[in-house]
Amino acid sequence: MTDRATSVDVARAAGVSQSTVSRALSDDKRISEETKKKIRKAAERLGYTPNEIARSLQTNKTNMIGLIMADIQNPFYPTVLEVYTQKLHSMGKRLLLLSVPRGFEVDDVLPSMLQHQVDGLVVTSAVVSSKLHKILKVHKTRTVLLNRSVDDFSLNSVCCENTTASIEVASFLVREGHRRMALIGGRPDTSTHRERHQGFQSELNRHGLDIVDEEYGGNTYEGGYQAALRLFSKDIPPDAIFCISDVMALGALDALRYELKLRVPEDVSIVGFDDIPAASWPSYNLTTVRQPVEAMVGRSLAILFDPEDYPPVSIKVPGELIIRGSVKTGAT
Amino acid sequence: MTDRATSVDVARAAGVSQSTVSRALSDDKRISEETKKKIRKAAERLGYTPNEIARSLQTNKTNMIGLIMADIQNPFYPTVLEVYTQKLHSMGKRLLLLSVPRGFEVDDVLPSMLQHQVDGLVVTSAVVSSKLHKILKVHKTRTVLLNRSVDDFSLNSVCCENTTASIEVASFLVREGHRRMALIGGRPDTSTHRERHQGFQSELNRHGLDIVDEEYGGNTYEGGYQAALRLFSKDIPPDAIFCISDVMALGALDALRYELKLRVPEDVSIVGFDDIPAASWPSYNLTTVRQPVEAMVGRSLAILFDPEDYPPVSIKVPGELIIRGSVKTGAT
DNA sequence: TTGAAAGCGCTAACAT
DNA sequence: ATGTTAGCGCTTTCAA
Repeated sequence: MTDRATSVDVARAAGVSQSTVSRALSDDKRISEETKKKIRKAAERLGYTPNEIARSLQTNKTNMIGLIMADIQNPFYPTVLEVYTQKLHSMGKRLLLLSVPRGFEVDDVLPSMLQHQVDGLVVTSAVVSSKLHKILKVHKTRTVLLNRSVDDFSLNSVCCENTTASIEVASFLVREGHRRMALIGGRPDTSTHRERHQGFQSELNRHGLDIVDEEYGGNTYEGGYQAALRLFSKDIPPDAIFCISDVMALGALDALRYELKLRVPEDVSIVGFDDIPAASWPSYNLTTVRQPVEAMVGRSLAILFDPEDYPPVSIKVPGELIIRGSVKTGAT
Repeated sequence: MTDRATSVDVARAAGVSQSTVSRALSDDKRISEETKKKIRKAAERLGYTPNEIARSLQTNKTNMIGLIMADIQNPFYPTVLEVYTQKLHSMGKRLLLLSVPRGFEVDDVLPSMLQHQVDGLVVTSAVVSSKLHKILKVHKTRTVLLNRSVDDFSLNSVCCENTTASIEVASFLVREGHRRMALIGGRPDTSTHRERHQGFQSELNRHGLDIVDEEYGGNTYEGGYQAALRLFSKDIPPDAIFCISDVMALGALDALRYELKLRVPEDVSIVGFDDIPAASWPSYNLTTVRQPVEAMVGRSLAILFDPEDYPPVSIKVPGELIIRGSVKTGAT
């Protein structure tokens, strides 16, 4: 096997010019069917495939979009990833994936992505630092945050309607007779956390209640487990826990059942957020808020590729409260 | 914001030639410190970043490796993905990710990856068709299969020592007094399935036993759930089930406990394969074989990047039986 | 120690 | 309907 064939090789083999090859293979209307056929045959015979890199250099488009994912171990993200790769593939585009190692920030890995000249960039579940902000401003790469937003609307973002959904959770818990609500947050410095916290709290307030206790679990199973333990090491335990993400809810649930020997939902109610696959497994049967992944991913790609020159937009897609068995009902 | 700065802009700004800029920024020893400093300053001021695409075209190296993943929803893969992105990032390389949509085969998405001129290719958990084989032969892109192998050694592969590990599982079950062993497979047409099946069976045979029943679960939770149900719809149920992957084991476990009201391990023992995070959660507490992801990924990258001109190799990395609570012990 | 110039494999404007 | 030519932004001889 010698070197990869180029369009020049095909041209030679077909007895035409190189530009004719280029046109024929992109199905230019001006090339006769006859020549096209000849060229296609030659290309096939030589195993020729266009070199995307050369094409990119010329067209200034790589057909790659970058995805920076900070929290790949959260079971919520495989679905996100799959939806992205598939939607992109059907658009003839590819996904350049970067995950942010523990202990690093997005800013640390971003430059390498930008050098590859991605046509667009999606940043998900990351803390948006001011440095990140700056880098993104200098490079003109179109960017959208998924599952994060920034207060000043300086960056495109697509999120679930966190506030509304959390209000619904609070309202549901109150309606079902809960009074001592605790919250297990992820990271206090993320917009998702702030919005879910705020929505939850405001609705409790409306009912003359408040969040009685609060812990952080870093959006991991283990973190949720430990946070639940801490919640119950205090004087008066909560009668319901709102976990800002499903993984933490699973950890909390297991801590309560297996370590503290409490029953869910008889002794404590738990609500999650995301609706990851495990939430519906009978071992957990978790009441939670479903994030509309398809829609969110779709909107984010629309922002990146739509011709209109969007000013930064902040899109909120409604979530859906999925009632399963982890909340005690009927009490009053 | 005008267009992105190029090395020509930097050259002009620093009052040197473009080639000097190129050399200075790659820290060529022949350029004086003085000039380097001047150039670096200019580059910084203009927000210049080298264009990887142009560089790739010239050097014939993209610093991207492609990963084709057929089964991204299997909880085993997020870890694989994370290990890849991080190892690659520390090598100054990037990951181009493609997932294979349901109903498609690897061959359908492969060409798009090859056009992007990836420096190497990892294909994981895929059925290796003869068409795939052919494509890979024509393009000289170095390829390695992860978690799959081919019988004729025509493709590099890195796998867990499936046979040995499955022998150990069988031996363990027999030792603990089980006699009626069933198996829940993934897909019969994969090497992983064949190896695990074969190892398990051969060891049972050595003890005068055999696999009493067999079902397939397609490596999904739901598939494992249904497969377990099928296993128990027959006359004489098994007293132990070896599930070829953890997700299926979780599904099987839930089916047994919640649908059939059986106790695990008192009534039935279950063993999985992979050691996904959920396997260690107290709700499942699954005895399983741990796949050494770090090592496997490391070996696969070594094959892609090592200077030696490997002939196709088939590397087997040992797994480790992790004994938890899903197997009844002590009986004889 | 630096500069000039060629060329990687394409696309696209400009001939014809 | 097809060919010629000029780049895209780099790296890398070859000269000086």
